[in-house]
Amino acid sequence: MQAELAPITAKINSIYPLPQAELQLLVDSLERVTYPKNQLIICTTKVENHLYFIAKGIARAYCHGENQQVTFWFGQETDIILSYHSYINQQPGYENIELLENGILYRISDQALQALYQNHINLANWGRKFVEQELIKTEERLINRQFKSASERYQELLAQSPSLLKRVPLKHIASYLGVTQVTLSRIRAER
Amino acid sequence: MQAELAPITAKINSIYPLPQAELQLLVDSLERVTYPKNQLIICTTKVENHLYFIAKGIARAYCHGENQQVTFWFGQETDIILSYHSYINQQPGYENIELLENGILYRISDQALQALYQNHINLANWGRKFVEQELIKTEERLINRQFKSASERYQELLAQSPSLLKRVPLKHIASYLGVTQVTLSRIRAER
DNA sequence: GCAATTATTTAACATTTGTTAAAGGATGCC
DNA sequence: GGCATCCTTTAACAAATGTTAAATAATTGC
Repeated sequence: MQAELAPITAKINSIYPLPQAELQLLVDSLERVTYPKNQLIICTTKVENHLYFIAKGIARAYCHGENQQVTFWFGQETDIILSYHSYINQQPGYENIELLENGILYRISDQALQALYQNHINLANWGRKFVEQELIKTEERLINRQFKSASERYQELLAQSPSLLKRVPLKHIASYLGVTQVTLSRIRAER
Repeated sequence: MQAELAPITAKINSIYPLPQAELQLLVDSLERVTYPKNQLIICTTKVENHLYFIAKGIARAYCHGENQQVTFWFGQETDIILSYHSYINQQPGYENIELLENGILYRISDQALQALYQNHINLANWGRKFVEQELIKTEERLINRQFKSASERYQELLAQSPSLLKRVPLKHIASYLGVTQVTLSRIRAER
């Protein structure tokens, strides 16, 4: 279904423009899969060996603590789902990634992806560029935790990703912002 | 001075093993530079166009807020100094990186590095792998801020990088851990 | 070696955030 | 449509951390 893939290929090219041939290699390796809401895409108990593009749906990554879950990532349409820890170390990771809505995903196996990286320099550089962008985003969030109050972080998220607030339960948003749900409720009650 | 470079080449290979020829290309591109303590290696006002390996010394990356500095990274021997934001976006970044001791660095210009990435697939994959590892470390720190108390984070840092505590003023450590210096003093006074 | 600066600790108090519990809303399932 | 479940808010109190300021300790520059 080409229409579904168009936003994803556009996203791929926006990360790092690929020659048509190499873009095609990547796209041809994609397999369409659908999962219901609440499906665990990646879990801590096994090595995950796919990278997923989200064509439709919303996902969250979280860790399990003693008596809490920490949500540290959200992905929406055209975002990439990847358990870095599991994928990079080839060991079961610390994170779970679940769908919060019924989803349509396109995936490529780690084996196929690695083969592309090993044999096509533009794809290798695409992979590098993708991770670089993820790193910047993560670093900015880490820094923001220190610079900005929980209230400011909420207002920013609201401004940057209003759709997220509409699609995701507030308890996950609270965790993502690094506060408890009670604190988030207080923030939302301000003014 | 080959002895100085040995730990750095070992580190390079530990990130992603490189064929001798490509390792040599990278090493041959390195230029030895020395800077005194307190030298700003990377600053927010200009685009930085080098990647540095630390042969000797210790560095910290920080951002400027209204009335505070936030330290978010430390690098020691064999670590790589890179302003992701500046380097990736080719715009002045948000971070300053300074030496906390007199330092010996080996650097490669961004131009040369990009040329290596464009022409040598193993170097492109090396660059990808390096960023992946940085991403995992950053992600873990973000998650730990939520899972663990300031005291636990301090104890962990003490266990993982005892040398850091000896070489770096506590005010920077406090900032790195995400607390004020007063709080860190309290933590250290426990027991 | 001394003065000046910088780093660290301590104290008192203010503020923020967490914890627990309960109540009210919303949603989904049959 | 109604029951059960989950989500969200609110309240009261506890704990952690921030703020300000002062005292001490360590370091640096001359």
